[in-house]
Amino acid sequence: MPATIKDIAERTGKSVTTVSRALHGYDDVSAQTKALVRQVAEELGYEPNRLAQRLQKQRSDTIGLILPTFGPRFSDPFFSEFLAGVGNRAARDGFDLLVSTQAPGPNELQAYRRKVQGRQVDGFIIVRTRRQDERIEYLRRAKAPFVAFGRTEGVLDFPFVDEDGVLGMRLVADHLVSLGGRHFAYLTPPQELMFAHYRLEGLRQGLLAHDIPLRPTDIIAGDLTQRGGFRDAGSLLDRAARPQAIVAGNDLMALGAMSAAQSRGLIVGQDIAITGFDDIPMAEHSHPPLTTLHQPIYEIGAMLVDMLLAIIAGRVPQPSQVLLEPRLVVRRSCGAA
Amino acid sequence: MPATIKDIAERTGKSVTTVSRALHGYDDVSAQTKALVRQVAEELGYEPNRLAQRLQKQRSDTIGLILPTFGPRFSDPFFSEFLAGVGNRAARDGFDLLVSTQAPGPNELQAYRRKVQGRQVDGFIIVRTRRQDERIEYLRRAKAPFVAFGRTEGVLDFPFVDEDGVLGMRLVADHLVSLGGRHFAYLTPPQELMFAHYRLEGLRQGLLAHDIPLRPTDIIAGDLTQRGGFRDAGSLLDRAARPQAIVAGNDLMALGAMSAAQSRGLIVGQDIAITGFDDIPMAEHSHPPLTTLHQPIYEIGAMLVDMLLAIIAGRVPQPSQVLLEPRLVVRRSCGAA
DNA sequence: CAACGTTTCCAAAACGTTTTGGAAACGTGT
DNA sequence: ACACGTTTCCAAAACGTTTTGGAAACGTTG
Repeated sequence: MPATIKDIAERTGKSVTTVSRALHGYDDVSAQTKALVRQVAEELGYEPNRLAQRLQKQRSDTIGLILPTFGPRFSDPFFSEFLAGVGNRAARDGFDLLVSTQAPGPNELQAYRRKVQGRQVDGFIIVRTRRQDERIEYLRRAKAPFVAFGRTEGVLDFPFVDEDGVLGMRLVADHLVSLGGRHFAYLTPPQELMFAHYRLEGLRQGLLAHDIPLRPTDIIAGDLTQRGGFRDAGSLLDRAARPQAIVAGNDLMALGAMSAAQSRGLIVGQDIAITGFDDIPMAEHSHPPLTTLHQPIYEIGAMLVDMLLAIIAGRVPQPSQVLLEPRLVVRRSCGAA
Repeated sequence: MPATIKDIAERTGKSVTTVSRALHGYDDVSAQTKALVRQVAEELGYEPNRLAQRLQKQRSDTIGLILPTFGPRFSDPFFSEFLAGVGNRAARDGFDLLVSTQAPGPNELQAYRRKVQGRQVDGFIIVRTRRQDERIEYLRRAKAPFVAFGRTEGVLDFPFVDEDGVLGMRLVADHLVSLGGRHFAYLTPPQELMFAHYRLEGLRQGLLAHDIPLRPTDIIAGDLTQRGGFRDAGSLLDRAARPQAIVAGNDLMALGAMSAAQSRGLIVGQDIAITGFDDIPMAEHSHPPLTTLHQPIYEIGAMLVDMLLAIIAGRVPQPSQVLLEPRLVVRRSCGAA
């Protein structure tokens, strides 16, 4: 049975009001009383009951993050680093992080609704935005504080951090073309994800600038996993007209594609070029190391928390919309180095 | 301003008591009133205020998980899958998951204390147990519900799930010796981690059974990361007497070691054998695929939640101590297949 | 000495919910 | 008409905290 303010009040002979105010350092409490109260609190090992504090203050000091797990499994090095960024920054400012897992679908909105209306969280971080994102529409309607990692289609009147996928993929296209590539294939993440759209668009634009079209048959829709990349790249590689380069929409798929190429006896970076997106730690140490686009995922997490806390505090985040330029990291998988 | 029970009471002309009981389906409320209350609740979009519920019930319906981030960065595919297992199972039973990040150190215990005594969580899942684990000692003293992923030294009087690291590494040793290896090196995780201890001990035992000693110079202490594995394996490989096999304490270090070997022109699985531990998704699709020990990390997470919820509910978890046998997954990195 | 300002304290209300311990209303059997 | 059981309802207390609006005690000033 943990000690309460009441216990301290009894032990000190003061009222709960005075104890509360003493602990918070209000100056309508004498220095002597303050010292006494603090000493007794220490003795009793007092910790304020957060549930009571929260009910009283009508604030949960908690931010919500719902991981969009596709399927029961979910293994993404990208997210663990993102989570670290979010968690560390939130902790620094005394906020808790409520993490849920919820696949997109009919129950998804309810999960958000319950947490917002049930006052479980003061705000949300939305990840993996979709082209039409009902989560964002809901939060906007409910006037609940939120920030998004990624953009959506339509009016961008909400705070977000995103990487410029179009620019990133144009860099990739330029680089691969400069190495002599003419026939490309693209492993795209699920097309309802907004970043998938940007990345495809960027690649298309980048190639078109060199008069190289990206044909529908050269685009394969994957699922962001290594296994998926392995499978889909395999089917590409088994075609009569093998592409000279496989551009993947994220690093995991790219690593899977590398594996598929290698298991067919191809030398990656020589017989075929492969690139990714994200620059997860794995990309640096794969064999060969993966050419990819770097985004500072840890910092993005931290930045989103800063923005969200500003909104929760009733301020306007500065800046409130951030578009980061991904940096092309050229490694050996594309045959350059 | 979300609707409260009071609002429903006013709209229906009933008391808050009746509304509360109607919503919970108590049978001292007439069917008619129940229907009315539910309809109005629906109309108003009523969601119970969890903060109030929690204060009243003295339960937070939340379980805590503190990720031991070493350094600011933290990228571990192992944990994201573990998190999915924990999160999904907790959500199934209506529990929230409070995730924090906290490096081991002087502030660590305070983080646990605050959440336990502040009633923020009903129980904890401890991960990456250490040989002497003050977190466990504290939670035991505080009589707070907890379960651990891993064991500790001393009396094992707490509920845990762990893999049998000794057995696992003996399997590895047997296998590598059967392939003709005589000179081994081991990349160990930080030795204060209990699983590092078991794994080293298992390897030692396994080799000793074949009269092969593991000399202190053949053991290098790493940090669980791919980068660390790359660096440490590199220093091993640059020695005059190069080991025939590098056994790594986890998959990430093993992948780093593979990269180090390959960057020195060695063919992994032929010039040198490399093995890991964990069987992360990456292991299957690395090149060559990594021989490793499989542990069902998603299920472990789910199992731990089941056990913890039992304890929170005042029951005794069945079983309360689980030791899983890791399965040796032989792939090409050790030269067998 | 009265009026006033300071310092220090506290009772009570409030946050939104659940539970306790009745009580009113109604029918049923005598 | 009465006693009794059922059904249906509700006022009040409680969870632990913070805040509001004083009030008491004391010193200072006119």
